[in-house]
Amino acid sequence: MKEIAKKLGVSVSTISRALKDSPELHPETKRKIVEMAKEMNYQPNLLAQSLRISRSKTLGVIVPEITSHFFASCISGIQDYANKRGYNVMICQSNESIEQEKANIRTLVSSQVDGLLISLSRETNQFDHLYDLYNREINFVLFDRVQEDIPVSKVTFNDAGGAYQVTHHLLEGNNRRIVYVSGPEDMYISKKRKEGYLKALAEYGIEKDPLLIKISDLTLEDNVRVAREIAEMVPRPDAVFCMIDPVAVDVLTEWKSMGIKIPEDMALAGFTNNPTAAVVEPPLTTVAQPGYEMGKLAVTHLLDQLDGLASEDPISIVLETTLVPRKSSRHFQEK
Amino acid sequence: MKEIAKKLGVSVSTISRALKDSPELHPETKRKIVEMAKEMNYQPNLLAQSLRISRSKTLGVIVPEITSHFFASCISGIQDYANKRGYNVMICQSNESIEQEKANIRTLVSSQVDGLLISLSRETNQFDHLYDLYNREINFVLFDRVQEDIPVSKVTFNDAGGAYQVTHHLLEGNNRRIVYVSGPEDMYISKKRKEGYLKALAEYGIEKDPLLIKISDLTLEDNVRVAREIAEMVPRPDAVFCMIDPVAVDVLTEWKSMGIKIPEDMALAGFTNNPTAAVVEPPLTTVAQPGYEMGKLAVTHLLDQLDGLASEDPISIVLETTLVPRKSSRHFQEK
DNA sequence: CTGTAATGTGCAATCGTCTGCGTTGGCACA
DNA sequence: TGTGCCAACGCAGACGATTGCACATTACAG
Repeated sequence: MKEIAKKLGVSVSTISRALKDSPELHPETKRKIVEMAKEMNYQPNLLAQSLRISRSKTLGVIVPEITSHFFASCISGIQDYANKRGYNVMICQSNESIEQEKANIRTLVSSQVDGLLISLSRETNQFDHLYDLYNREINFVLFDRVQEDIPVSKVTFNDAGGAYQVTHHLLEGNNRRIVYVSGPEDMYISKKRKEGYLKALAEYGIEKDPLLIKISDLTLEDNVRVAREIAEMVPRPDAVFCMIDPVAVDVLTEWKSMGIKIPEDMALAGFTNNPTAAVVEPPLTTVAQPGYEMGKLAVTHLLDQLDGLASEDPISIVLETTLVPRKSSRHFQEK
Repeated sequence: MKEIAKKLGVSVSTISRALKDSPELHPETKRKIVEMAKEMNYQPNLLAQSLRISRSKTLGVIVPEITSHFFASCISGIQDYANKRGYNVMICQSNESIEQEKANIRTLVSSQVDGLLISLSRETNQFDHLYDLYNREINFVLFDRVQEDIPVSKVTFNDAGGAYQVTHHLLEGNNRRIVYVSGPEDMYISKKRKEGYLKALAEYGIEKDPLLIKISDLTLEDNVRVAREIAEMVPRPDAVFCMIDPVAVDVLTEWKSMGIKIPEDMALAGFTNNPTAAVVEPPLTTVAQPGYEMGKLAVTHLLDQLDGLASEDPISIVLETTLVPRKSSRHFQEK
């Protein structure tokens, strides 16, 4: 702007007004300035603008890991809808570490983001950093991996509902002894999906059997361990429902190498509908979670809050999931 | 800072110096200020800092799509190594559109990023926007999908080498009529991988046969079309090498539904080593490209340039790929 | 020919942080 | 008492864009 001003012999204020199309400027001056600006390829310094108005038009996003297809979809939705409303997005990954999560929050806040979208790390079982944000009146929305008690808006899936659907589906296939492979117990989705699993069992008059609930730390090794333990159970279970697809894929791979046939020997189901679920052999029954949609809703609500379009009161948006029945559960026991 | 200054009855400059640990301050004053800053949970405004020093300590990244596992890995590497050196990262996706790519560049430049890491969209066949960056002396590095003529640093895979490896592997399996399924012809990787494919054929004294080079626009429909065309060729080819895994997976799925056996009827290979490649049935032979590593190298070089640790002259870093032989190519023709 | 309004521009302050230079006060020494 | 020096801190300007207010110029009415 300074350079344009010097070249045209006017003040910087005039330049600013011309580019803002202020009505109190001489049309001729305005024309010259706009022309010159284009010629010199002037691009406003967003930093300076943000500093002045104390709004950066930037949102911060924290996800456990970008390489997960589900979170990548969320990010994609967030990006698209943030851009549509003139916002930029800074993305961080916590790598499933609470310390990294805290560090991410610090840098994003320092960067003056106008709001945050957070999906909690696997490790996060203590929430001071979130309450801290809340007390400092920094806008944020939790999605997918949320903490229920914090009075902020949340976007989740009906995880219990999805787990109910898939368990119900397995029960209809005449499976009775159904294993639930859970992730770490304090994860939100571990709990919710267990709820749905148990509810479906209850409806069929099946009592909860603690032996049929397995816990994996979600690493490949632990998934394999669980797969073997299940295979060696006597009597062998009829079906297995894994909390997330990657676990189911690891189980499937291990079973295949052990010579166990799916779905003939045991039925199998996952959750999330990762791209891999469709292409493994046999294709994996799972529950679809529209990640892009989740990102879209989360960011839209956050922006509505920022722009005063939504009420201040936190809301909870619950997305429905869809059962995707595939061959891995096409297994009708005759009893 | 202003609030701290008021509470302690000193000037803002003193606060600034205390927090910068300036030696010309009374230790006692310094102690008090640091204490108070911690108590009030002071966090510096990075916008203001950036404005002052005209460096935002932020990098911009543009990838065709975040949901691709390969690009997600790159981003992950970029993130990790940028953070290690005190930089933040703003990520954009071009959605394979040149217009979106240009728009992304504009906003990132306006946001005063210190440098850019760009992987070109599928559509990008004209490069004014890149030359423009170059002329404005904005630092950027191209990775994976690059344009060769621009005098900036690039990080690529030895795409020709990888294609050579996989084609050679197929030839060793005694396949002779090998189809190459390419993406759009002006894509960098389409060309490079074709080079490697042809080189391997040449070494075996096989002449280039235009009929054996198929072009897909990489959509599911077009991949299916290509799969069918190949299946109906007379005589049927021995093997197919697809430019990227997703194409190979689509071909595989289509062939399976047509009753074609892999690798018995035809061998198949892809490129990239996507997670899906390992779990399809049969597992897909492919070429591994370490995306995380690529991101790491690209960002490290960019930061070295920015910090004056690397010479100004553009360099080209070429990463080697690794053949991942799997069952889909385990096919030894007896002729 | 003067007063007044309308029109078009410039000045200066602001956002939060940083830093060169100047100021203040205290002390030692001549 | 005067001079010089040093430690400790404040002032002011800068980064770039914006905007209320003041100012200058002109036109026009009285």
